[in-house]
Amino acid sequence: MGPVTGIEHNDDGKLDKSSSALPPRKQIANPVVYKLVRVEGDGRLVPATDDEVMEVEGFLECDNSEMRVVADNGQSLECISIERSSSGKLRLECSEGTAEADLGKLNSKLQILQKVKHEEKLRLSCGASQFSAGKFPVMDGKIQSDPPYQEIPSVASSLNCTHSNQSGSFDQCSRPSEGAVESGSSAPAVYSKLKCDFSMFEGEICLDKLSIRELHELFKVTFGRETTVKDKQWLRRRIAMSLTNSCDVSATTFIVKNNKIVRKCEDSAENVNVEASISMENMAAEEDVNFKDLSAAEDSGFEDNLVVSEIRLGNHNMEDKFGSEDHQMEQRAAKRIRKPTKRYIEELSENESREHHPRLLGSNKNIGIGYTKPARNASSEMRTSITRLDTLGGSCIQIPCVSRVRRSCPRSNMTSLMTFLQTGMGEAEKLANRVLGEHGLRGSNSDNKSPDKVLKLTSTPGKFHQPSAPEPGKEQCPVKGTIELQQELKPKKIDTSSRTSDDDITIVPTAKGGMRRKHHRAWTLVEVMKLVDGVSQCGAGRWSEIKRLSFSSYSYRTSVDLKDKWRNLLKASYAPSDDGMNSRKHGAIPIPETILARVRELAEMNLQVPPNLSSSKLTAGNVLMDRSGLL
DNA sequence: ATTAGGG
DNA sequence: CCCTAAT
Repeated sequence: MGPVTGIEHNDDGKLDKSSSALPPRKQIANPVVYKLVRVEGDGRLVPATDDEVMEVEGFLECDNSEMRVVADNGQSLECISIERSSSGKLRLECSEGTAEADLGKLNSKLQILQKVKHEEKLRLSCGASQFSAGKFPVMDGKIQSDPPYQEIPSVASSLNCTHSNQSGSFDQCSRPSEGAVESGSSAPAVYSKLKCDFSMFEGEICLDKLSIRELHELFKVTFGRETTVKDKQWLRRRIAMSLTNSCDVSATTFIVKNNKIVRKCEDSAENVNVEASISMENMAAEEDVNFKDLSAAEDSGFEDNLVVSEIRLGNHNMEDKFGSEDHQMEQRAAKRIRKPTKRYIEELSENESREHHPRLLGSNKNIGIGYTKPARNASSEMRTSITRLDTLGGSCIQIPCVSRVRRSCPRSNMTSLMTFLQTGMGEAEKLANRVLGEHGLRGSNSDNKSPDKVLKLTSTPGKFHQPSAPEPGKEQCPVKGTIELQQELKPKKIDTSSRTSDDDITIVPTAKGGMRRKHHRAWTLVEVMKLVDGVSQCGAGRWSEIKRLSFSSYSYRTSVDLKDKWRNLLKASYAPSDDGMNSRKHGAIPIPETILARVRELAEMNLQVPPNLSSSKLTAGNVLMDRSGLL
């Protein structure tokens, strides 16, 4: 059946879909990676933000019966054409409920698709505007040209698949086990194929006419593995089952979490969220589910076909540092790690709260998907992230955790965040905001509150100069000069010790029942010295300035932090310097007397010349004196 | 947005 | 450190 096999039209290599035809063994399973993208004003594709994903999700949920998601133009085309040829009528029926598309519709769709196909790059085709809710401005294949609706979440849940050009890299797709197979279904592509090839009636799939070989192929596409079984009956059953299951899924709604689409079993007794990751990496099982979902979506007869072709990496203005390969990797990674946005969290919470506890929280906050700098988000944000299974509220959930090399502030809280997200959405939101805000602060981009899906990832150049240490989080290593390092080492191991605790972020309950994150980052001697210096130069109270001057490199020290630290220093300096030992508090950084002395002096000085901040000269003079005296 | 203070 | 009030 030549039908479905390989869709090569996308010659550009990036080929989206490919799932195609009988790929060699395991490969087949995962050659496809779905990616959510949105169409930019100029027609570019940029990674969809979580928000956008949410939008899509909304569609899925709301306009379930109206939308049809097609994995890929090629596919859909294939599918459609096939459909026509075979049955003349597209039948999408599932055991429960059927969605029948008439030829007319199909034809129009086909046209659109074809058009899209030609355009190749872009490609979002929202089929017809069937959005009953009207909430979504629909545009036909040409969305890009429709400015009016542009800003709207013209995100399509584009399911586009990337061919796994990197052979081997996709082994993960290999089939997990039989069990998974049972419930899982095949990739959309496959599904389409199946659909095309076989007509289903009343939930029954007629595979009878197929030859054993065909069955084998079908099996392969369906389950992603080959089979040696010669028993046609068995094969048929097996395949049919899979297909049927797929149909069942359609009844459910989707939840997009992170980069995953999760099927929510609304009222199913099993409060288990089946999740499917859009990009399958190593989760074969997930993959299954995912496909299932997708296919289900298709089944449910989504009117709109959102077709998007792979985004070309080249289009993004990425940092030079990333090679194209890396880039791809990044992208892939990105998919898995995308963090939840505020809105995402909100909605999620809402939805979830209505149901059961099971919550899936994205571990990453979505930072950056900027329309302007699309690529970035993937690369800069994504780190290795994995999900771990946790039990929350009695349910099994997957908590994505980010195992970043650098355990510094920003993202570290996510885990905890999720943990308590469960408590209440109000809190959650708050926290989310906080997190985002913090991140923004540290990272210099604070778009947290931006409801719009435009999150800029623009990291301030100044802050992240060092690629290796993207974040000062580690402990100012990046900017720290050698001198500083020396100093640091000399004084005490502080730095080291502090680093140990660098990621110590704890969540403490607040009176209101809310949670807040407490991020503790021990002050290093160097920092203290800098602070003192800064104070001596700018005067106490001018923290923002000191921050600018002396701590520009330490993104995590805010002016408030400086202030607090100074306060503490003052306290310390006045307090009886313990038994000759400057060191106070065990773990705390022992502040050398010299520094305390300086602090004291500065303090006194400040007292004498209180808020005279006006006289910068004076201050300067004092400073000089002060310093000279001290030094 | 910064500061100052309280917790 | 975080939070909030006051600028």
